[in-house]
Amino acid sequence: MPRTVDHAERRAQLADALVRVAARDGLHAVTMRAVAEEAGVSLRLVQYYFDTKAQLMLGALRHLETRSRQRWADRLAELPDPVPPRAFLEAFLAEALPTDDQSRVFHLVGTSYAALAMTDPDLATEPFTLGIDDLDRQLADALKRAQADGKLAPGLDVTIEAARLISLSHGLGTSVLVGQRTVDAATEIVNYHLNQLFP
Amino acid sequence: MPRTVDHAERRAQLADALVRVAARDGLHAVTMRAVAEEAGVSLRLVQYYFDTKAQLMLGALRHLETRSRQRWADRLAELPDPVPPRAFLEAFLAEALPTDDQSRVFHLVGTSYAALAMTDPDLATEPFTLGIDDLDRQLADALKRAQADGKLAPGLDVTIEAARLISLSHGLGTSVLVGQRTVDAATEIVNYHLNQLFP
DNA sequence: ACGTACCATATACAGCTGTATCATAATACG
DNA sequence: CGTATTATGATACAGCTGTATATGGTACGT
Repeated sequence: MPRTVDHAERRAQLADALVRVAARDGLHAVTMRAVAEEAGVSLRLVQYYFDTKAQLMLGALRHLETRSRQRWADRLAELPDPVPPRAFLEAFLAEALPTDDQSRVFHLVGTSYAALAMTDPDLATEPFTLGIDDLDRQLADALKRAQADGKLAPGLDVTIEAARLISLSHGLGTSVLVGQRTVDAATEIVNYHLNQLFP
Repeated sequence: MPRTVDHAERRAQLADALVRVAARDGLHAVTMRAVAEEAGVSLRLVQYYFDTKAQLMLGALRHLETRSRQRWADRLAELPDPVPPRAFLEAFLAEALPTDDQSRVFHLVGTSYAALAMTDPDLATEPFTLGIDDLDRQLADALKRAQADGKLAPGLDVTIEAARLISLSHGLGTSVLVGQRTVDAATEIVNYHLNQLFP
């Protein structure tokens, strides 16, 4: 056997390089050569770890989703343990909106992938829906807890509210990235929304 | 002069062909040759009417926006003249969600363009923000009228509500196109939202 | 009538793309 | 210690891309 190298780590490096290229120049500018150069390796190496471009794209998408979960878990770890529902939702919204550079990159590249997935059936269902469904459940749980504590406005449907929060934050995120709204304006809207839920 | 031909119409035909290709195979599959073939003309003709590819892309985006405005105006024309605010908002949401094929195409291609615009400054500001800002105003006006008539829930900020409606519908639209939600589920959410505004 | 301005086609070209091939370095194990 | 296995490199190739060139037709103003 040769200089045994951690494949998972190498693939992660390449996936990160892809994300950097996509965030800077757009997902359409992602080529195997561009990824290789960004990662500082030869073209052949990219071929070696991701046989084909389709697998490279898919692998990077999965990697992006993993990174995002990690980031979300880290943020949750900083909150007090029985986390107050409203603080939980605020954390989610802060994470979902492109406030800092990392979430900006995530939203930008994620949206580009989503656009791809709309016409490419190989990409579509798996990595997207799963992550969001999970988030959906977490948000609904937090809302349910708030409702049980009587902190929520009366007559709300928690599952619909969860879906509404996700859709709203996603729509706001794109509007920010497209330059239509500032981050502050978007934040004002989500605060307004939260204030309607928590009177 | 030669066989005088309506330039605007020819460009519209080509733009439509581009949109068809983008809706079927994705915006990344749009090439000058693909557009030419889809429109049933020669490659050179596409070059003739849109000198460069960048202009073709921009022209098609503008055309898409025009088509969308036209569609919106047509729908408004079918409503009674002092249109009831709630009916107005329902019309907007029905139009914004990818319910029929035309709005599906519009949302799909529009989202792909939005993803492009996030990294391509030449595409960004103009055609997007303008159309949405206009819509924003119309929605805020309708809400203002409803508020003046006392039909709205108390304590609502109409400009924020307008922005919320647009962001929500956009986020829901993408979730539908990505296969995460059905159209019916999305419709249920927007109805729920409207019911909160109009008690 | 006719040639000039416009519309359209066919084809060429250089560059980039994904993929395949050939070659080579490095190392863990028998 | 040598050899099979893994990891990297250099390069070739066919296809597609945007753009440029060269050429043909056609309707009108004069």
